[in-house]
Amino acid sequence: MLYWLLKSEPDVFGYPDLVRVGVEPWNGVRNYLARNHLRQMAAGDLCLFYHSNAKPNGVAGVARVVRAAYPDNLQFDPASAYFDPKSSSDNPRWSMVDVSPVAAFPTLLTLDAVRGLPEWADSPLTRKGTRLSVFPVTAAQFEAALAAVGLEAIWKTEGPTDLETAETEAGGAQSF
DNA sequence: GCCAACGTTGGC
DNA sequence: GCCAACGTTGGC
Repeated sequence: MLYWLLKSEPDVFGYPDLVRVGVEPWNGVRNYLARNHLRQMAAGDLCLFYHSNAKPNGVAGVARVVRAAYPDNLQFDPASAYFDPKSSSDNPRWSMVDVSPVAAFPTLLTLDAVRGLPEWADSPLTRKGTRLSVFPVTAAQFEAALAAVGLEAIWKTEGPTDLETAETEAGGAQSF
């Protein structure tokens, strides 16, 4: 199982939107490195859902990859801002995965707070000038992020696949 | 294949 | 709104 971070602007699509829709195709990624990361994802992988261009910025929750990479639908839609005339259906240039909500963080883990975690000293998130929107995080980084918002006990005792159950027992998803 | 110009991301 | 950083484009 691998761990990832997904950036999204909450004004466009935030964690509460993911909770509302249940399953979301993560389309519109138009950066090759980010795309390659999408292609490395497997169903079951967990993602930190990060709010960028927000006030404040930070990790809002955990999502799960529920479908591995398949062709991004928007690349074939001329009406879409993500249309790519150079892409073809026999050789699609861009990929997307499907993600679902797992657990909202009880409080937003702000970018400042992430910077305070030693595990996150070296990451595209905390490195100046990095704009990558999809990248891997280490298990230690993932665990540290959960621990910082009080979900470490869940992590340690239940394991990642039981976060959903623990969330339900804790009283349902929070919103920001 | 180089690199200048341009557009975009994203923190502040 | 500013601007640093970076990816992409396109002329040569």
